[in-house]
Amino acid sequence: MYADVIVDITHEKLDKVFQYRIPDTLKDRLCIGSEVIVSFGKSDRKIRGYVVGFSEKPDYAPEKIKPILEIDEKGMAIESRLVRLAAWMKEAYGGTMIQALKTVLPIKKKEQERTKRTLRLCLTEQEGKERLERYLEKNQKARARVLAALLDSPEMDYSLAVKKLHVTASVVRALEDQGVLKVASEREYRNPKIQKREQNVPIRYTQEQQQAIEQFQRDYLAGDYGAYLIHGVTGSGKTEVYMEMIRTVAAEGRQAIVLIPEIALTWQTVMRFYQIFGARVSVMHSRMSAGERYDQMQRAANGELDVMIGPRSALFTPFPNLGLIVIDEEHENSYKSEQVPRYHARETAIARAEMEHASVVLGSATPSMESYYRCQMREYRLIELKERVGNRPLPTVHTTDMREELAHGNRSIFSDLLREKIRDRLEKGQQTMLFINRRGYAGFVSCRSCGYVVKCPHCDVSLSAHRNGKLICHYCGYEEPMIKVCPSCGSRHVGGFKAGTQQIEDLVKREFPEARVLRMDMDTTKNKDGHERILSAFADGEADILVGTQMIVKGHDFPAVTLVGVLAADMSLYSSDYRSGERTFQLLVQAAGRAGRGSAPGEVVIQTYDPEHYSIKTAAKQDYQAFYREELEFRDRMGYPPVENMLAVLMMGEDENHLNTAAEYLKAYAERIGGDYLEVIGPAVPYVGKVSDIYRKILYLKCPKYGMLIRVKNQLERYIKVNSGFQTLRIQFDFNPMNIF
DNA sequence: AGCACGCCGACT
DNA sequence: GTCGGCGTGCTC
Repeated sequence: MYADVIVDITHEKLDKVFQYRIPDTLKDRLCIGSEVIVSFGKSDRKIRGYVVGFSEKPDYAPEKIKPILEIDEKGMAIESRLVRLAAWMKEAYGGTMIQALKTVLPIKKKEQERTKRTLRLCLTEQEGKERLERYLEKNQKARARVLAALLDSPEMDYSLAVKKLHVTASVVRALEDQGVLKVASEREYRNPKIQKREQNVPIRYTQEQQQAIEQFQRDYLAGDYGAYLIHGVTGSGKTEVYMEMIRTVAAEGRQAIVLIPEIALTWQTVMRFYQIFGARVSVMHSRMSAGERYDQMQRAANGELDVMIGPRSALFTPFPNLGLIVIDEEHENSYKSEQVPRYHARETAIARAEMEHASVVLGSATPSMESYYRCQMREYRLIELKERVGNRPLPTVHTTDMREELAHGNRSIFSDLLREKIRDRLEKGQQTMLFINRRGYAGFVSCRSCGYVVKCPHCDVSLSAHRNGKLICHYCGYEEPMIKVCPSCGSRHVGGFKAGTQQIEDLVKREFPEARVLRMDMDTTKNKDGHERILSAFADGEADILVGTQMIVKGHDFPAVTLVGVLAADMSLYSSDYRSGERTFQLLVQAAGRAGRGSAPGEVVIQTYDPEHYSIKTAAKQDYQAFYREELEFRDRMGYPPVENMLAVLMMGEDENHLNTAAEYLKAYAERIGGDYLEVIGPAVPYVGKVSDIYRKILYLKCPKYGMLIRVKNQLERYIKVNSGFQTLRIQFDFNPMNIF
């Protein structure tokens, strides 16, 4: 029996497991996640490592295998669980153990210092020049290069300098010994200020809220932990329910993690938590430095906190006794990591909760297909909140058919109805939001007369127009020439839909010259706080109309908004992946939820070329169940998740021909091991086929059983490892991908 | 990363 | 020959 130990996660070179013998004295105490001290290298220096697994047979010359020296029991309890979670993630999502550990463990201070190292000259200019001369005389070229560069600029980034000057660490060390330079590692400390404003406003819960809270408490206090999905319409008071649940957990001396999508992390939300939990709450933010994050993680580990709020990465907060993980807006894309391991926070949260005997609560007004499906399968417990707090009515939704508008001779981007309603709002002094749906826009081609969209005959997703004048499918690689007339009605009004926020803003200004217009998109929110500034300007009534992309439909309440216009609702409908229908429904329902948050009732106008599409019809009725039934029927028919499971294998390499043959080999191998249950699609060229001269190919594997797909992944990983042909390629796995490649 | 090893030019 | 600089390769 040998222990697989990881010794250092900061260096790629050590990105592998080392086997160590297990002394009898440690046999019983050693488990996955144990922090151990081992001797390493020829000089037997003592270093720390983590046990990540066990193996029966040695993979290395047995006489060379050293024993584990001791177990470090301090802090083990917390970190060992995280290491175990990392092991689960590596298995479930692929990649190396190091990559998994890096995402799970907080970066230690020491290591963090190292990454921020700078070289600083310790000599005066005079001394330096003399020293440089001497180096040149003695032909010490490497030292001369470093010194010359330092004389030019006395402070340089360590790793940058080493790379640019072509020197190794030994040169720098020698220079440091001679007192020529100093390796400085600076770190600034900033403690996020905490406002404590404890005020106990008695909250009145609706009957539904009360029931949800009681169900959770009953289960939790009985030691019955599990996953819950709260499906609550906008304004049904999900946050209050979360807080009451967290209170229950905190009263038992256990801690809670609250995950929020980055964009929804507003000051308002955070304040609500501060008001109840005071200084025992901490917030993580992507703008925080690594040091700040580390400090907050330390506070959590030391028992100074009850609640951690933050984006995806907050899931790995090292709480000593985790009791609950809340995932708000669980359908959001940002819960899926875009880096290896490409984990989904929802699945990973459930895995962690299971390991630590905690519960998970997912919440959304528009649950993901996955979560609702899991409820139907009785894996999650469903809690429904159907009524809004204060019994506020849902907004009225109108749908306008843009094909008819064109037939009437209305060629503008506004339907007659929307134009009329905007005018009405301007007269009444109420606000309007215009939402341009550009999510997942991938160059689909449609007919403006009849709404026909060109789709792949094999995959039932839209084809994308490419620069080479062809229409191609990003799943299977099918292609056909670009159309000139509509195959359905023969109209010549075919083409890609192109409209930026800038153009829309101009059109709005031309149509309504008296209106004050604000625009919010990538351009206007580029600088720091741009996002927040525009939103608060609009909230203060500094504009009548806010034009923007999907970022305007999240967070923030605007009580004076009584009209929401959705331009091009179809845009996301025809992005070329299987989640387009779901995404469209979610966006439309959320956009509609922006209208009528104040006392005046709200109205919504959805403009579309396809009013009969179920995503649009069900969104207009705000009928989640109806949408779910239709969408599930489609997923089932086509074998897409959540009914079946999909694994994307992304292959990248510099040599296109080599990449292509490798992709074919991998496909053949997958087909061989997969048998009848595995469907292999592709290889296809992804939407972005080349990134900085690295070519990309993608293979999709479909299989009803998730577990089998993981086994296939493991076999592929092994196959890739032993066949030298894959050595020059980078290959990543993505289970049930959120974004199309 | 950190350490030993071995190659190679420079100097006694 | 020997010494020291500097790149290389290995670490269970």
